[in-house]
Amino acid sequence: MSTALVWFRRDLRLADNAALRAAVDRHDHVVPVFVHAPDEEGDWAPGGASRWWWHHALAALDESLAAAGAPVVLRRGGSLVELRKLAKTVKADAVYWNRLYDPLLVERDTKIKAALREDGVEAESFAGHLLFEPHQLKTGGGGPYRVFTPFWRNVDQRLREEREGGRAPLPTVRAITPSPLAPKGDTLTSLGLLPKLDWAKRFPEHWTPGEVGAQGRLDAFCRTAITDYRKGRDFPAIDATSGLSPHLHRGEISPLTVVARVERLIEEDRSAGVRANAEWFLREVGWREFAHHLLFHFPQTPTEPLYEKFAKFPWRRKRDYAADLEAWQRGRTGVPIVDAGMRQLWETGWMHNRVRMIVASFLTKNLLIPWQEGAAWFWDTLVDADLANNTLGWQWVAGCGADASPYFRIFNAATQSAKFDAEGAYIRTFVPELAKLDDDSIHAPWEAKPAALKAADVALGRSYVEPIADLKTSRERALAAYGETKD
DNA sequence: TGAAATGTTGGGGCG
DNA sequence: ACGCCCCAACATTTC
Repeated sequence: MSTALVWFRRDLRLADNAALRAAVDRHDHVVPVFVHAPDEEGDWAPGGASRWWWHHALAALDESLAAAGAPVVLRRGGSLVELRKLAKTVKADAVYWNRLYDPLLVERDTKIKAALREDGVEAESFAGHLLFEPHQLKTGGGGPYRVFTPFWRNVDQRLREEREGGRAPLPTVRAITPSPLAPKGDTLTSLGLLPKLDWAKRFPEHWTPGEVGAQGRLDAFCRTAITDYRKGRDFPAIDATSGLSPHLHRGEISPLTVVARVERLIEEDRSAGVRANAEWFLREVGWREFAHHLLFHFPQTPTEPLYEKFAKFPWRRKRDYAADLEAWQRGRTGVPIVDAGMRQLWETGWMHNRVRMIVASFLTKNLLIPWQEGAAWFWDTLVDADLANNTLGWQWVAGCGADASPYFRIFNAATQSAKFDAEGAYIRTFVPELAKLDDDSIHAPWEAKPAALKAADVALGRSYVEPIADLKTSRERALAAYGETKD
């Protein structure tokens, strides 16, 4: 009789799970295990909002695994120590897991694989967190891609080829034979993932962590929102995005499953409208892929700009920007679209992508605060915080990363607001003190006529703050700063 | 997956 | 009828 451990990490699913599949197919007994070892991720241990999600996602995973026959054994401590202990307890012959690509985890997993093999335990890792392994995709010159469009052309092409070759998501594991030796694990509560203050109490109105929730999101998105994706995704008051990012981060659904489902949709409904929208959505899955490949090839980028010339960029100093940073974090900048975004983040653990770009441009360019500060705040407050995506996104906005927004591309937050939230519906939702302002005044209340402010019960400096930066002069300051960096 | 400045064009008002 | 100016609307350039 043989036994395998399946070490769950960011692959909290029973569908299209290569490691779990292999364990069930090759061994008599299977013991699922999850080790909570935040120290092993260094500065990038899950933040507050993310831990809330982890708690509920692990509860959901346990429920699904138990229904299939073998509940998950939860442990906290060092991954290798706990895996070794458990392997001994259940007399495991093998440990299987699905690979991750964050620099510290690659290093850790390599050591663990070697150590387990020294113990005489079979250790094997599988692919599944990405569409392709990072080393599989190279430019004509043999190096990693730094530009999205050629990267995506390659990915898109290979997806087609492999699909014709029969590549498809693996079937869901429905029955797992448990080990009679499987111990009881730690309790979920003892992992201490939930926030002490009940800051996340409204998150459940917005999210259903776990594989069932992920599949539900994908289904709902494919039934309705995707038909308006390409245009609708830019408007924060419209519910046109998939909402899959926090699920994808933890592997509650695999990217291949998402791609296969959307490709099926394109085939079933051959109308040009569906195709254009669906293909645009697939590009966004491509950006996720791009971000992960970049992080693998450039492991220093979570803290360092990809392009070295930005190392000496003249950011303001912490003691000078500390108050502005806090105003930004709390949604009290006096720029309505920025404050709406930052408050949506705080209240729901998520922010619409268009608004992420606006608040990030405001922080890095109008306030000249280092992008790493923004990345750190997002890390702690986003339920979809993901090292690869977060790093790419911030370096993109700051102008120092791969395929970045050029340094002179500075969003005018008020113009963006008027363009993408014309009726102010998004602002009114998250900045209620401005709700009564008319559509013309709500994007830049500092320019509104006194009568308009009065009619809406808005008193600048009292009921709503004056803007902490002048959009015109701060833009000029940023242009001058970036000019210094140029070559 | 910008914004602002600058350049060009063409219709209409007007003397 | 004609030239002149204004200025929106659009296009191009620059940051």
